[in-house]
This record gives sequence, C-alpha cells and structure tokens, in this order.
Amino acid sequence: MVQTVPRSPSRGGRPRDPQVDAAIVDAVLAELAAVPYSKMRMDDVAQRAGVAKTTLYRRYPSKVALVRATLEQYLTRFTFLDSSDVEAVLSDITRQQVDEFATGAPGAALSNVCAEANHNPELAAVVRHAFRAKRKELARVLRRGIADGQLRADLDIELMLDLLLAVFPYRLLVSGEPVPRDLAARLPRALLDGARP
Amino acid sequence: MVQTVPRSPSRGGRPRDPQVDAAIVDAVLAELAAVPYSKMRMDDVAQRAGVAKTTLYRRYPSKVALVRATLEQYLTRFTFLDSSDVEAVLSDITRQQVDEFATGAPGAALSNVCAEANHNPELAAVVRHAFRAKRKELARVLRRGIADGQLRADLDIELMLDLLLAVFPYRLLVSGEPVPRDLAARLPRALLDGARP
DNA sequence: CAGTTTCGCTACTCATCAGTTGCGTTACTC
DNA sequence: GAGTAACGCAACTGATGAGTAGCGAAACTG
Repeated sequence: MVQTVPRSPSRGGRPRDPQVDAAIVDAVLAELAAVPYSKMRMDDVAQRAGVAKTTLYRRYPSKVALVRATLEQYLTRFTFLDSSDVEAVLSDITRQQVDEFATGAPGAALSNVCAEANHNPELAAVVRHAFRAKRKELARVLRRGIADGQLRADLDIELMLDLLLAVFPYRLLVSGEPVPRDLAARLPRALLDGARP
Repeated sequence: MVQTVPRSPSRGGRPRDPQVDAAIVDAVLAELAAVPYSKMRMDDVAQRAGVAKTTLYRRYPSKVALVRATLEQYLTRFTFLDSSDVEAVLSDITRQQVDEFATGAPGAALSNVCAEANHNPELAAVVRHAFRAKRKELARVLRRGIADGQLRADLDIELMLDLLLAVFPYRLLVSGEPVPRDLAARLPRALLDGARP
C-alpha cells in the first residue's frame, strides 16, 4: 500500500487542502485516459489539477508512486452482487465491466495502466492484486453454483474465470474494437450455455 | 506497408548484407521481448544485432518504422489448419497461440507491442490488421460449422471469436498469470460444449 | 584502376521530462 | 503576535535517448 508522503507529525502549519487531493487523483485518471503512462507528464497532471508541480511532490515521492496511489484508490470501487443466482451475479459483473471499459475515462486509464504494467513491476503489482481479488470472489460464486446444482460438476472453473474477465481488456488492448453494451448480457449467457448440468 | 529505406537506384557500390537484415529483425524481437517499446533503445538493438546504429538508420528512417517493419514480417507467420472438423481447427489455433504466447521471445514481444499499441496509432494499425485478418478467417470456419450442423444455428459468432482470441493476451497483459500448455485443449472444448446443436 | 555504397566507430546535437531549489504568500496552531 | 507547513511560481539540474555527422575501411560494378 503506497502512502502519500505523510505530513511531519508535529501539528501546526497550514493544513493540506483535501480538495487538492481529490483534484490530483482526478487529474491522474484523466491524463492516463488520454496518454500512456510513459507519456503522462507530471507538469500536465499538475496543470490539469490546477496545482503546482511541487504540490504533487509534497504528497508523492515520484511519478510511479502517484499513479500507484491513484490506482489503489480507484480499483476498490468494484462490488459483487449478493445473490444465489449464478447468472445474475455474472451478468452484474459483466455489466460493471462494460460500464468501466466501454465508457468514460477510468476504463481507458485502466487499460493504459494494464499496458504499462506489462513491464512495470510496481504498477503490475497493483493491477494484478486487484484482478486476483476479483477472480477469487468469482471462483467462490462458481463453486457455489456447482454445489447447488446450477452448474456442471466438471466445470473448468479456472478457464471460466478467464473467459469472464478476458474479453473486455482484449477488445481495448488488442483488437481495438469497441465494446458493445449488449456484451454484458451475451457473455454470461453464452458461457452458461456450456456450463449447465 | 513500411519499407526499408531503399538503396539509391543507381547500381554499383557495396551491396547490403542480408545477414544484417535478419540480425536486425531478430534483435528487435528480442529487445521487445525484454522491454516495452518506449524503453527499447536503438543503441541496444544495434548492439544486440552486432551492428552499428547508423546501419539501422540506413534501412529504417525511425524507431517506429523499424518496429513496424519487424512486426509486419513477424505477424505473417500464422496459418490455418485445413480441415472440416471445427474442433480440430480451433484446437490448432489455440495451440499456435500457446506456442506463441506461452513461450519464447516473439510472443512476449507481441504482448509488449500490444501494450504500446494502445496509444501508438502507427503500431496499432499493424497489430489490428493482423488480428482482424485472423478473426475473419475464424469466422468463416464457424459459419461453415453451422452450415454443416457441427455448431448451433443461433451461435453468437462474434462473441465466440472474442473468447477464442482473448484469453492468451489477457493472461499476459492483465492478470500476469502463466499460460498453461493444456489451455490449448481446454479452451476449444469448453467453448464447444455450449456451441453444439 | 575509379566510382559508389555499405558498414563500424566515435562523437556530437537537441529535445524531453522527472525531480529540485528558492522565494514569497497563505492558512493554520499555540 | 510567532512558528510552521501548504501552496503557487519560476527557474534550474541532470539524465536519457532519438537521430546526425564525419571518418576510414570494406565490398561491390564498370
């Protein structure tokens, strides 16, 4: 867990402006949506946040620390639907992915970070930790589905997880094709066709 | 189609060494397997190829031109199995992908280029052209499978293509997990489970 | 042979950008 | 008020790396 540079413990002095914190995070996400990590410039982040570059370095020791902290904050937003209906849970997951990846800056930023993470261990750790957590949760859903007879007993769970999570990044990062919104419904339907007992 | 810098048309003079051409291509693939595009240095390519940097610039006007030309050459290697058995064709495709992505420098280079292509239109064009060609060919296989009754008539072909091609890049670029070799068999099997009439 | 082009080598130019420094100002605490 | 830390601003350092220039030598053509 990357921390911002902490204030020195002694009290007193002008307090940090929390609006500045928020503005910086937003600016990083916006910049990363537009350019890859390697081309994201600290000057641009500062300017977009309406902040001096020195202010960035008062909070984060380096560019990578800034991005890491921003990502960690961003990646905690995913949630899981609490339902015993496997198809409902999976549809909800894919719908969230469509919302993230198909539209808006954060999804584009995430795909850019994935691209960079390929050879930036610091960022890879953050991204992979988040995706692993998601996989773990999803695996539990599938095992429960097997236990109560919604899914085949010999289901290839690991592969199923890949298929659920792979399509959206693939379209953004590799094929470059747009992500149609109805994919949120088509994906779990197609996968479950082969997964029922 | 990026060309090497052509020799001036007048004949005479020392001919280009074709071994140098090959060494350069190999060196680019090897470098790109180790570092992302943005960190690939022309000096390193030259050194690995056992060639002077000026020699690179005699053939390619810029870094991006060098990488593009190398990729175009590399991406023409994929082939399709000529068989009427859909599962056989799909298994062959996934096997080729495993060979490419799970092992060896070229696959790692490709994933690195995919990462860079995310915001480098010049490279994106090359990669996407190659993947689009592959999709087209695969779509034909699936339609044939529907026509002769191997596959369901209401199969979601587009989604099927995504699922066939997405898993390997996903593992490399996003989840960072290794690509087990038996995925080549598990993937088409799982997909066909839900695709038969 | 003369002419031409490739090639290795060394050294250079030049732009970019992360991170720093110093200073004046502002907003708090005691 | 005095002390302290957050801010903006502007100028700077220092490293990195794409692309270039000039040289001497090697390899071909006529």
